[in-house]
Amino acid sequence: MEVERPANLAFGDFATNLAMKLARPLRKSPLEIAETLAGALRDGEDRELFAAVDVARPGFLNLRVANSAWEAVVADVLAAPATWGRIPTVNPRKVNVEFVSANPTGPLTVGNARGAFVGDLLCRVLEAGGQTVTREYYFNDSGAQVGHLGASVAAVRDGLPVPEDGYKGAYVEDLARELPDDVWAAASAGDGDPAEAVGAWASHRVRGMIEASLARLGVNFDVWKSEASLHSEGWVSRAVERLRDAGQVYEQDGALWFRSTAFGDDKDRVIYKSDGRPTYFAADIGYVTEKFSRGFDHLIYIWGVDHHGTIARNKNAAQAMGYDPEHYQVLLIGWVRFIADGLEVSMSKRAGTFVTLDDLLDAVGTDAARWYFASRATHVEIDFDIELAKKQSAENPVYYVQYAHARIASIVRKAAEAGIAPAASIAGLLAGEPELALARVVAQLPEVVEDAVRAEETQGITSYVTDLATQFHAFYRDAHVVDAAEPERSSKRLALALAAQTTLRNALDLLGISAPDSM
RNA sequence: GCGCCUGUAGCUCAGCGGAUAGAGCGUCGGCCUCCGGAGCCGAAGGUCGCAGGUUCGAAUCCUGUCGGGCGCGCCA
Repeated sequence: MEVERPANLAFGDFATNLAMKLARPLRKSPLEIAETLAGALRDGEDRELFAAVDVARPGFLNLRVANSAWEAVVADVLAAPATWGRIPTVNPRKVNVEFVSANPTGPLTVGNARGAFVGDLLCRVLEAGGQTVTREYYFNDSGAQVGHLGASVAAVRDGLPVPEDGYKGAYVEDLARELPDDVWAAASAGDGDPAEAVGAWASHRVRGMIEASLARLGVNFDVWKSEASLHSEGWVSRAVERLRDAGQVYEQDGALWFRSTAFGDDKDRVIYKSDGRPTYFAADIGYVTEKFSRGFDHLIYIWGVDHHGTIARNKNAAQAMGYDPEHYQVLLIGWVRFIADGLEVSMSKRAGTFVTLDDLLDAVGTDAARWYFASRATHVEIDFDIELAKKQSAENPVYYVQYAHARIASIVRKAAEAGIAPAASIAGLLAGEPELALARVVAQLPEVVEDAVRAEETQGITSYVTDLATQFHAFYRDAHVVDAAEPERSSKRLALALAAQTTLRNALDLLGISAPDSM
């Protein structure tokens, strides 16, 4: 059975289908059951919470909340604005969320942007639900890709063409120019390939650029984990031993395999190749043991859909190593097709054809970009028309919401000038229709947050906050707040406006979006 | 071929078992002597890809089918 908010307010504030669900087991008509339930509520100890309890065909039980109950909620908001919207912790777990994790071989692209926003949004929502969250970035600064980057930078420095398998973006030229002479001299002097030393310098440099871009988004990672450390600190070999102890590895053709098929995978997976070198998967399983050793109850990975084929082997390995596979969770983010001039823009760092995350922020702004990704389901693919986004950024719904917030701030200023202070209680105010409509929406925030936490999605928050802004604008139109002739009513309306402002601010904060006092 | 995701208004997307299917943008028409017009009011626009099924009730669940995307390496 469910309690829900009916699409049509005429049916009430809440509705339940309980009677219809009970009809079959009780072998009674839904209407009959609903009447019984309605009677119990009308005479129950909480009866003063309801203004009306009605029964509707084919068996809905509709509840209308008493104005005094809404007024009490508004008073609660004003009494503790900072915590309004936080919900009781249902699942007090310690969660590790790994996202972005782009290797430091070039600046973050708009392709990485969605992962950055979605990951941060998820963390914020989990935190609102009382969970302890660690934001983690996994990178490899010692592999073949970094070697290619070093070779590319070294080639440019030497005035030679970039190698076939190198990186061709303009940033490579910047790196070659910025490469310090002493680093370059030391790299060239050795017997070996200068690419490695140059690559180490370059990837460190690139990582700094990445951190700066992420900071600009308001995304700050708690832990930066290098793939090399998983090997050097023995996590990979320990993981392999756990699998070996469980009897789930074997050697074949000179390689070491994980028996993933024993857990339903299509095929077994190689951990160590026949040349003795580890696969990417080897590092993955080492990382799982490393993460759980830090005391996390739950691991979340945010990956692009193109990695979905690797979920099974990792989950299976976690299970084989003795962890609960339910605590190894992958959230897939849908493909983003970036369109410019009607054509898809390729996002190749190698070819140097990509749009950077910084370009995106320059074009549309952080708040608009956050809103854009927050308002879409994470797993669906989306088309992002860059030209359209630029054109529409000025009309982005986020500004509509921020405008409502700024407008309230302006009213608050006006009220202060007129010597009106907000009332602690708004008793009686909701007899007015515009006031009641606003209060009803304000009171909804905790439910919206709870839904977001449960769904691990944020679209509900963006649509709620849009609705709240609309309700405020209607209130603004119909109920003049600052009125020297009606000081008592003014201070109550001001209190309600403040509650709406707090609600807007807290909801926007949940999305990492600013709530300006003027625009 | 197999697996996963997806198809809702002109465009971009919400809704994912309930009572007349929503928003933004776009289009058309109104509203500034009055707390910020980045606003408000109204109109046009949809057989929710298609066909079956389950249910008191389906855009929502199941099956099939058509279209789109992604993945099926001892790559990362």
